[in-house]
Amino acid sequence: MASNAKFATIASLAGDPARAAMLHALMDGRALTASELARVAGITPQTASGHLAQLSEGGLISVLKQGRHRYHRLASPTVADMMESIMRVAADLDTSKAPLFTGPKDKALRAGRTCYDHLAGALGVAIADALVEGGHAELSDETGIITESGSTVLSKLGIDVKALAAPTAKLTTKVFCRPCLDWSERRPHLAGKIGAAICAKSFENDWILRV
Amino acid sequence: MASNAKFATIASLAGDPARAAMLHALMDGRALTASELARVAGITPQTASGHLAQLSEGGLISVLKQGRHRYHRLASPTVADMMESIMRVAADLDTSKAPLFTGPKDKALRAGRTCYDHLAGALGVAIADALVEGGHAELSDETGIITESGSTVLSKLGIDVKALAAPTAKLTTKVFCRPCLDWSERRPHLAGKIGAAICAKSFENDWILRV
DNA sequence: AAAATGATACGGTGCTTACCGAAGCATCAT
DNA sequence: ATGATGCTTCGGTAAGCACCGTATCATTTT
Repeated sequence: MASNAKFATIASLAGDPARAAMLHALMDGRALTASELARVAGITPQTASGHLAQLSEGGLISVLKQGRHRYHRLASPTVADMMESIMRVAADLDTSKAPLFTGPKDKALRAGRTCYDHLAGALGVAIADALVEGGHAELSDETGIITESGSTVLSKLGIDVKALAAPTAKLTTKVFCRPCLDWSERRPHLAGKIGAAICAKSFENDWILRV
Repeated sequence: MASNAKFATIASLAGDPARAAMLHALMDGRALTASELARVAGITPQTASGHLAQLSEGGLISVLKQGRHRYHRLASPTVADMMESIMRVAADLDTSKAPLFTGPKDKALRAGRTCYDHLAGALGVAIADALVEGGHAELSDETGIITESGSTVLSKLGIDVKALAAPTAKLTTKVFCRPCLDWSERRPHLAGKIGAAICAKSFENDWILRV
């Protein structure tokens, strides 16, 4: 079984503390330079360079060289999804064991953050809740849809819900969205194309700002 | 950030080839003994014992001692989900690079297998396709629902769709299901509670058999 | 009781790999 | 050009860890 080797390689790449820190930093979907990543990982640039080469070789990140900088980003949403699911397992464990200390930094992360391409944390959950409350969306543990009224509301924000769903579904009254179980709030929020669109619009209109 | 350390630990546990093979073997949801797992990993029992202790300590598997045997199984669906998402990344990569040799064993795995608690592979995809074809389900890349007619069809098989959805949704006409992008077929199939229920019924009625 | 089986604990070996210092290449500024 | 900045390559060190052989513990069988 050749795929097993690939599996181990991927997991192993994510398993090193330094590389994990880098990937973690890239989770918000931005592209960072090698030195920035070295700093967040707490290692020297030359060590970071080696790690980044491995991650790139392993296909977890993609590199864009621009001038004397090299911008690194997660290779695909699939990778971000993988990271999320590992984080979920990790969160499962330390809540069941230790009551998990929350520093001020963690608190800020809990309040609001981006999860690769969509909004997460308390903010993301609140938006999801509001949509459900107003009958604009229906969510379950496993999946969800945007209702007709939700489609109208979102179109006022400049998000063409039906266009986002077009390539796959021939449905006109319902549009699917993907809920993403938040690792800190442990409640679902909006991910997938819809979630990404909402996030993109929010940045576009300066409703939210990166810190 | 303490959660980062946990993350690295988890990923690292899955990153060793021997442990990866064991986890892989446990993906179908069964509980295996230490020696069986040693065999599939191609290592001696004493080495396997060490690995299993680590996996258990790390919370990825749970152990049930029964007589002189020790049965090991994945700790939770969350862990299975994580495994799947890593496999998805791994599959993404080697299809884009090498055309991936498929031995006879791989072929059998592609035809049909269980993915922790639901049916996957070509079989799982075919079932999903059939349900969509008959208007019993609607799937997109991100999510899906069981229609009213699908609910009727499944109830004839002894699956109470609405009961499965009850705890979370107050919807009576629609029941959500979770699609799971298959790593070999690269097409969605039915996972979540519905998928698990179909799988369970299939075993119960001897429509399918483990090999 | 004694032998056999499944699983774990211990000690030692060897490979792998993260890490940093120093040096080498690019690119940009002056 | 010259210096500065960002990043990578090379060499050597040190630590971690998978692996197995042997021994021990627990449970079942004869």
